[in-house]
Amino acid sequence: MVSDTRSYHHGDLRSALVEAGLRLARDGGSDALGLRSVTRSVGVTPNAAYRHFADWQALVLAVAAEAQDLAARAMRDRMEEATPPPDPATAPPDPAERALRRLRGVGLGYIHFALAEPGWFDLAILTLSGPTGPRLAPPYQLLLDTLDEAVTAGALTPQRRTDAQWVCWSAVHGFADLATRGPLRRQDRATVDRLAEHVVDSVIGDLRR
Amino acid sequence: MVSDTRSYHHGDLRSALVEAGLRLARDGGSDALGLRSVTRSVGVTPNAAYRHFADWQALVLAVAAEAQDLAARAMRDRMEEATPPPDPATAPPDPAERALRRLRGVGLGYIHFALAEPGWFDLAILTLSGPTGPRLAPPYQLLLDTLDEAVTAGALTPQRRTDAQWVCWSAVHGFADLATRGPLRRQDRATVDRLAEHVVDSVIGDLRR
DNA sequence: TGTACATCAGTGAACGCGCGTTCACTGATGTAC
DNA sequence: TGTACATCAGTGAACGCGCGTTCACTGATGTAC
Repeated sequence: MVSDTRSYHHGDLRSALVEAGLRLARDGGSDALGLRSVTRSVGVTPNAAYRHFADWQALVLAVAAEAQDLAARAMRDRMEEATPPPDPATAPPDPAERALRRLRGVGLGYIHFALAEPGWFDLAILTLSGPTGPRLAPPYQLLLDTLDEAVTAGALTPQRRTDAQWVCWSAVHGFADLATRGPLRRQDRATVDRLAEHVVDSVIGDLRR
Repeated sequence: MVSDTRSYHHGDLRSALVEAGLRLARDGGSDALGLRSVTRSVGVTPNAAYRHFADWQALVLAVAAEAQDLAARAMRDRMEEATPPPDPATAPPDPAERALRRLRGVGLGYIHFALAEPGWFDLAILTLSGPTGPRLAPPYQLLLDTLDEAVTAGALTPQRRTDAQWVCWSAVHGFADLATRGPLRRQDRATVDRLAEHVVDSVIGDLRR
C-alpha cells in the first residue's frame, strides 16, 4: 500500500487495475479476470474501470500483454542462464554450440514459465493471436531472434531455418499445454522436467541434423 | 426427427442431449455447452437433464467423450488412407516405411481434425486429462498403438520409442492450438497445411534418425 | 494569495441477462393380479 | 381383457448468483484571473 489514506481520487487506477488483474489471473487464469472481480480487488466501483478502459475486453488485453512480457522475461533469463558470458580463463566455446544452448534455453524457458505460472500462461496464450498491432508477441519475437542468431553462428543452415519457428513453437507450446491442462498435469515435477528436456532436445536434434 | 408427435416422454432424452451438445459445441466449442442451452436446443425443460446426468459437468463430460471418439475416428481414417491395403500387383512396400507413413497419418489426422472441427477439438482437449477412468483417451491410445507398430516394423528402435509419444503429441497438439486459436489462425489454408506437414515430418525425421 | 469555475475521476443504484440448481407437481408408462 | 397402482420422466416456477454496462450524480483537482 502506497497510502492508506483513501482519497476520492485513486492516483493511478489504471496501473492498479492491471496489477490486480495480474494477481487474480496468477491463481485463476483468464477466467478470473472479470471487470467486477478486478475492480472489487482494487476496492473501487465497477464502472470506475470505464474511465481507463473502453470495455472489459480492453482490460483483459492490457493484463494479457503484461503476462506476455513476464513470459518473455522468464524465457530470456533462462536463455542467458544457459549461456554465461565467456570466461577468459577457459577456451571460448564453440559459437554454434552456444547458439543451440540458447535456443534450448528459450524453449525450456517457455515450458517452465507455463509450469511455474499456469495462470499467467493461460492468459498470455489467449492473446498470442490477438490484434496487438505490428508488434509481435514478445515470446515469439524472442524465438525468432534466437533462431536467427543460430543461423549467424553457423548452427543452422538458412534452409533449415525456414519455418523452424513453427516446429519449435508447436513442440514447446504443445508440451506446455499437455503439462498444465492435459494428461501430464498430475505427473510429478521431476518426470515432467525430464520429458520437457526430451521434447526440446528432439526438436533441436532435428534442426541441427 | 424420429417422431414429430411430441409426447410427454421423450424416448431417449439422454442421447438427444448428447447429440444436441455436439451440435452446439461444433460451432461454439466448449463454451456453448450450457445445461440450459442444451436442453433448450432439444426443446425440453432445463431440469429434465437431471434425470440423466448428475449435474452440468457430467453432461459436458459425456459430450466431450463423444468428441474424442470423433477425433480418434478421423485420425484412424487418415492413417488408413495413408496406407492402402497391399496391392498384389505391385511390390509389397517396405514395412518400416509403411509404419512411418501411418504415424504421419495419425499426426496429420490430429491436426486436420482440429482445423476441420475446432469446436469439437476444443471440447475434446478439455477432458484429455480428465478422470475418464482406466480407459485412455482414444486419440492417445491410437498414437501409442501406432508407435508400437513402428517398433515392430523396425522403423523405430525401442530406445527411440521411449517417451516418443510426448514428442509427437506435443508437436501436433501445439501446432493444432497455434493454428486454431493462435497466430496461424488467420493464415490461408494452403500455408497451414504445408506447415503442418513440415512439423510432422520434422518430428518423424528426428524419430527415425 | 485568493476565488470562481471547468474538468476530471470517482460513487451509488439500477438494468437486463443467463446461468446451474431445487422444489413440488403431473402426465405417461408398464406391471401385478 | 381389464383395472389398480407404483414408477418413471417430464413440467413450471422460482431461487440466488454474478456478470458487463449505463445513468445521473458528487467530490476532488487544477487552472485563469
